[in-house]
Amino acid sequence: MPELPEVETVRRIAAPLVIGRSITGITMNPTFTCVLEAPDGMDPVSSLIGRTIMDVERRGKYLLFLLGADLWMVIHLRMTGRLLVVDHQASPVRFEHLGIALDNGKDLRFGDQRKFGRVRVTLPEEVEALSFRLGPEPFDRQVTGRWLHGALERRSGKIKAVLLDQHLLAGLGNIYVDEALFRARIHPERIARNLSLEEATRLIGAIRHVLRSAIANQGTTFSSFENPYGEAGSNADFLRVYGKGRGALSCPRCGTALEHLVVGGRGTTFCPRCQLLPGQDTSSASPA
DNA sequence: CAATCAACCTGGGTGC
DNA sequence: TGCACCCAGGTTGATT
Repeated sequence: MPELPEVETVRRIAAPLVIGRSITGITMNPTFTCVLEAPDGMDPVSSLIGRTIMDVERRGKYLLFLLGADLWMVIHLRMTGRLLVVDHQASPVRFEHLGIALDNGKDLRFGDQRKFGRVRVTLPEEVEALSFRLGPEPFDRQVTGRWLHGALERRSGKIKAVLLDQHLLAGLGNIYVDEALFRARIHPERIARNLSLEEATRLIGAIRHVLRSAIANQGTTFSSFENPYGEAGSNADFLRVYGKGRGALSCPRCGTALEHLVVGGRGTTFCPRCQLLPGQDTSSASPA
């Protein structure tokens, strides 16, 4: 599931391969006609042809290709999208929807098993609006424990659901929310506004830690994620709770059996001992 | 305004 | 071995 670290991995690898290259052709798989979008009245294919890729940026889980002063291409991988860089002669990648031929004999290929991903050719004001409605990047200087504590003040939902809301903070998904809450020892069903300043500070530190580690490991490949070379990321080997709550696996910190819940409509794994809910009996939480 | 939840998809896994 | 489910989740949009 591409979250911030996976999208950043794609950006870092793709950028040097495509920046400065011009788009010479577009191929679309007729089976998947809905993937390439543009504003009303704009033809996405003719808008792309001849454009030079000036930069590749990331905002939250969105990849932003700058195509001159007045045009962008925005890609969202959603759950199973992949963006690969291959030779122009290479056969279609698995579930290929779209191919973008470049003037150096390489192609950018977009593939998506589940048709949720999107490629949108768009105008600068639309990209500004997109960025405006997203929360800040977790690594922004303004994002401190005090900032998070203030941002959570008006939120009465569960902390896990609030962290999945891209309007609050951009880039977190199910994997890294579970990992960060575990690291910060905060129960996923805690009411957001009840977190103390100390807890919010711990949480933002944990978020940054899990994201930084995952980027260093080139992302988590749980099922389908691949970088633009078609390689898996290694971060799945370092996950401490995500995906481990259904097999009677134990907490890597205290050995208690991990538990599985649905929070915010998403599968959630946590340690019931390390991540206590206030009001729960804490007398059994003696050191392991 | 904020919270909740269904809908969108389909390969892979499970249970019988 | 076959088959009918069920599950995974990022985002949007409807509803409360």
